[in-house]
Formats: sequence, structure tokens, C-alpha cells
Amino acid sequence: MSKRELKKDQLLELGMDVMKVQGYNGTSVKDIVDAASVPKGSFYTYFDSKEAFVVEALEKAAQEGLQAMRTSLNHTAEPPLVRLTGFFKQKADEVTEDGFKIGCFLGNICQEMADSSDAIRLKVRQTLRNNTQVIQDILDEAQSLGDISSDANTQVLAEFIFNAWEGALMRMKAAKCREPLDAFLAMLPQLLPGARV
Amino acid sequence: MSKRELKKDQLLELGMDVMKVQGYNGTSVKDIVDAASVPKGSFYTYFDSKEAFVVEALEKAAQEGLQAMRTSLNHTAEPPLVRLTGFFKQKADEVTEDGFKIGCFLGNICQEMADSSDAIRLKVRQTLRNNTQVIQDILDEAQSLGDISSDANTQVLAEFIFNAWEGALMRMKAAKCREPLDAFLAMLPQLLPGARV
DNA sequence: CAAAACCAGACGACTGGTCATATATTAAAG
DNA sequence: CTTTAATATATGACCAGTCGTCTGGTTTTG
Repeated sequence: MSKRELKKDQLLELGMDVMKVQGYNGTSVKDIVDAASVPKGSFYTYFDSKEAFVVEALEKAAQEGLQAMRTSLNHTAEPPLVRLTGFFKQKADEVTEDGFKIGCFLGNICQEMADSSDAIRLKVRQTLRNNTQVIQDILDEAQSLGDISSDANTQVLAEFIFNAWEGALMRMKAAKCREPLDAFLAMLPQLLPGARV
Repeated sequence: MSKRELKKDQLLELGMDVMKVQGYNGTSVKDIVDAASVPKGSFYTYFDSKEAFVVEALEKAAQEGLQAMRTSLNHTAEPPLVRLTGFFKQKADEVTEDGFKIGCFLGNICQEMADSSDAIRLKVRQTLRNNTQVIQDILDEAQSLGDISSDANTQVLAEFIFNAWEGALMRMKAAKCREPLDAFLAMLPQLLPGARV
């Protein structure tokens, strides 16, 4: 990775950290460059606009998130549904340690910007879709093993579960407590028809 | 209602409409006063600050939302669970007609501002709590009638359902389609253990 | 006619974005 | 190897415009 690519990566990483807390419109280009100790004038040599920046930041966050999801979900030592519930449990612990802040960068930006910028909305949509697909893959695996009922619609189920999780994260931000996440974790088994987890 | 109170109400109503689409930081005080045809200088005779404005707007939206929720949920002609599912179905139709925009004002502001403003976060938290309580009341009623299993934890269940709904609304904003809402509606019966709906 | 309500305009700070200049890199020439 | 010329990249000052908020003169009201 070249020096320039490294700086760009820092810009994305550190700028995103600010934006996670302050939102898109609440974060100025100056905030971003300051976070990465990059001169303001340089910003536009890396990105065409602030909007282009956040699209790339979402892409980066999506890549990292997807990889974390896959490594947590794809080790075959345990049954798929155990891995699935374990994944959410682990995520719940993570955001708890973060002091109930941020929740989901994707979700935050989605709610703030989906109606204002189509470029951002489309990137968010694609990323949400990818995440849902990973969950569906696990559910399909569980179904083929007979761990959940064969007549369950895994696509609908995966989408529901993922959205419910996002909703729980949102609520957590307002409540500043684990309760919404624990409610999600408590209900999760009930969603998996015929599950033997 | 005095002339002044009427103007203030318009300011809240019309300003909120703008903020629903553009978010808190994406909406300027000028946007708000222009929407209500009120001179800019007058804004601060009605509200101490932009933050105070949004807190009052949230309160207003909460009042209206709660009333709509109660009228839809409390007519005793039908069994409680039928009323509950009917309520969400109706809501899904409403946001569909709105072209999949906005979703939930409360949710949008929550994601954007909960980490930045405690005043806003606390108002959002309280409102979410109230909404959840209404759902729990219905679930309790259903439980006392034996429509759902007596050992179900209605508090956890209500919180889960409401958050899942919020998550579905968020997803809808990104996807611009009913699918997330329909996935929610499809899974809802499964959440009500022993339901005979 | 005093008091209260109103509001145009201005405040300094800041916005996303640009651009002339400065610095760095490369290539050719000696 | 230098030296220099040519090209590419980096950057801080700057742009026009907007931000949330406030002041102080004007209008309305009791």
C-alpha cells in the first residue's frame, strides 16, 4: 500500500469515526481532515466530494463488517444456529463496551441521508442486502441440516432478523442500555421454527 | 387557541415536515420559518433554540402518534391480536403511499442526534418507551384472554416487536420498497406464542 | 402612552469547495 | 553523478454562501 493510499485509508478510518458519532451533516470536511491530520486542500485530491467520501467510507465499513460476520459465522465447528446466536451475542457485548454509542454506522447514515442522497441510499441498500444474505446463508445451512423447519422462508426470516437487530441497535442508542439488545437475543430462538439450539 | 399559539403550531407542523425529510442538521432555521411563512427573527420568540424546537416537535409527533395508535388499537370490537396486526398493516400501507419516505421521524432523529444531544435523546427515549407500553398493554390484554401463552414475557415481546418494526421502517427507506415491511408482517404471527389469529 | 410583541437585518463563525502557489518527483542533458 | 527543466502533486488561503443566534428599532396592544 503506497503512502498516498495509506493516507486515504486513514482519512476514511478516522473521518468515519467522527461521522459515526456526529452524523453526516454534523461532520464537516474540516472535522474529517483534522481527525486524520491532513490539510484541508488535500481532501479533494482523494475524494470528489463529501458525499463521495461517505460512500467510500460505507464501502470500507461494509467490507470490514462483512468479513467479521463471515469469520464469526463460518467456522464449522458448531451448528449454524449456535453460530448465528453467538454472533449477535458477541455484537451485543461489543456495543455495550462502546458505551451504547454509534450502534450501526450504516443504520445511522441510512436514517439521516436515504431521503436526501440517492448515491448514499443505493450504497446503504446494497450493503444491507449483503449482510442479510450472509444471515440467509446460515439459515439455509441450518435448514438443510434440519435444524429449522423445512417450510420456513429463509429469505423473509433473514430479512426480518437483520432488521429487528438494526431496530434494537437504534433503540439502544436512545435508551443507553442493553435492554433492547437483550430483548432481541431473548426472542431470537423463538424465530427459528423447530430450532434445537 | 390564540393567534400566536396557532403560528407556533404551524411552525412545529410545517417545520417538522421539512425535518422529516432532511434531518436535523440538514434543516436550517430558515427552512423552518420559510415553511411556515414566519419571519426568521420571530423564531426565537417561539423557541429558545433549534434544539428546543425539535424537542417540542418530537413531543407533538409523539402525541399525535400515540393517539393514532390508541384509536387503532383500543376499539374493542375485535380481539387484541387482530387489532395489533391490523395496526401494523395499516401503518405499512400509509408509508407505502408516502413513497417509502421518512419512515419514522422519531427513528430518524434518534439515529442522527442521540449521540450529540442529550435533550433530544431523552425525549426520544421517553417517546419510544410510551409507544412500547401501548403495545405491551395490548399483549397483556391478549394474554389475559388466553390468546397468547401465559408464560410469555409481554414486556420483552413488546419491546422486540416495536424495535423490529422500527428496523423494518429503516430498511424500507434504503430499499424504497414494501419488502421489509411485509417481512415484518409475515413474521409477526410467529412471535405471538400460541396465538390463534 | 407605556409595555409587550414583533421582526429585518446583522453578527461572527463556519460551510463545501476552489485555486494559485509551493513543493516533490521525474527525466533529460551535461 | 550533478544540474536543470518539465511535470505532477500537495496545500493553505480564500470564495461565496449559510449557519444559529441576537440586537435594537418598529409596530401592536391593553
